[in-house]
Amino acid sequence: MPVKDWLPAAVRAAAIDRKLKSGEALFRLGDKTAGFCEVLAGRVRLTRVDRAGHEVILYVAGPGETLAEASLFSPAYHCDAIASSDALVRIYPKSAVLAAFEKDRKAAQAFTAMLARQVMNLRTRIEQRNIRSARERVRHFLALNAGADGRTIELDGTLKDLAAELGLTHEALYRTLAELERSGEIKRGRGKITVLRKRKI
Amino acid sequence: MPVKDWLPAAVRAAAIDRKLKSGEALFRLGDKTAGFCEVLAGRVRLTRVDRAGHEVILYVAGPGETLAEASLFSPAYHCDAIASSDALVRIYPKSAVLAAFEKDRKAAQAFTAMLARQVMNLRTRIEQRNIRSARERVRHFLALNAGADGRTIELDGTLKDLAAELGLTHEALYRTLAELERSGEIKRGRGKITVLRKRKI
DNA sequence: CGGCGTTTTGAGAGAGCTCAACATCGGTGG
DNA sequence: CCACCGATGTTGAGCTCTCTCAAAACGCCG
Repeated sequence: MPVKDWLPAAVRAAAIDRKLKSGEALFRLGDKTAGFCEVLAGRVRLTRVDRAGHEVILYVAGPGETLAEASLFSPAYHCDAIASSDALVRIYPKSAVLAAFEKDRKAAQAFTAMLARQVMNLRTRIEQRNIRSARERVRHFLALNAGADGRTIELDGTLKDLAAELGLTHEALYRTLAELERSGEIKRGRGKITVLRKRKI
Repeated sequence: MPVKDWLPAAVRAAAIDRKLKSGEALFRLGDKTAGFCEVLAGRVRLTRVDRAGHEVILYVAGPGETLAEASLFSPAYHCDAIASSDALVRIYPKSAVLAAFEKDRKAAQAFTAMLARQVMNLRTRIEQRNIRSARERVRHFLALNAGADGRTIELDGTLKDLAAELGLTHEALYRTLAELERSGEIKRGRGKITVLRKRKI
């Protein structure tokens, strides 16, 4: 769900871009909240540091993903945000966002609806992670991401990216796809997968 | 995050309780949306059915959890909701909820803030599932759920429940906790765990 | 006491991870 | 045009780890 689709143009116009070197902090726990962010390039990790000084990872945001939406409703950040690689982020100032929501009820509702959809998607992804078997996990993904015809799945990124999204090593994913293709269950094309026939459990 | 904390009393007063037999549908894909639900007892699963007629599970909601928040912004449900056991659900009528949000800006904001926090929590849980090792996953949980002293973790349910939340079999969790205790890293008490010393990864 | 669910521990097997080598593709520069 | 390079894609072999199945101890409650 691209930011474009749910954030008013007025707010987007007020955005500030910021470049981060790998290891540089976007914000730290306790900092006054500036707004929420969209990662344009690179990776930014949200972390907390435990008593022993170890970093505990909460979330890793990649290109196109947003972070710190909850900061809109909090005076201070609740974790650290550190660039895991050189990164480019776009900051949507809290004041501009809240002002827009105050003025335009539709905009506020679009934001809420986006969050509700995101909750739904995240729950589904967790459900997917409950599936142990690589084959079943891939089938789950294929069933949920089939296009209009119910048989064709368009792949956006690389298979490596998909492996990460599925929580598998890329080797395991390659092997599983190869198996499914050998057994005649799927057919692979450039950037897409076609489901030919369904399994017998 | 109990419903009580973010839903106005006026809306809660308009709620309708409904009993479901195991296997009974709360709603079906395409049904006109009635509102969002809270599961009071039992389990309700959200599913879709793929081309081959197989049920694909999106989410399983247990007691205290809510579902179909996104239905507030959609004219029809996008999946099926089926009771996996005898269940009791509370339905918050869409009209009452939206009316309350329309009238009371604070209520709408509380709802949005709750969703933003939930997104945060779900992302963290997914991050946890990315950890393969049972030991590291348990450590991650302990680090994130430590109380004010940073060393004591209160356990709400049984260890079996915790195992399910962590995505481990209960045997694996028992063994891991036993190992951690043997090695002196943690100490277990009735319904709580105390972290004694940390380990270097 | 007897029954039920949780907690524990054991042994074994399977599945995915790790490490490693190699193929393939796309872009770059000589 | 071709050699080179890096990232993606692919396959192989071994191993660790968790899951599965099994059995028993423990705790709670009627």
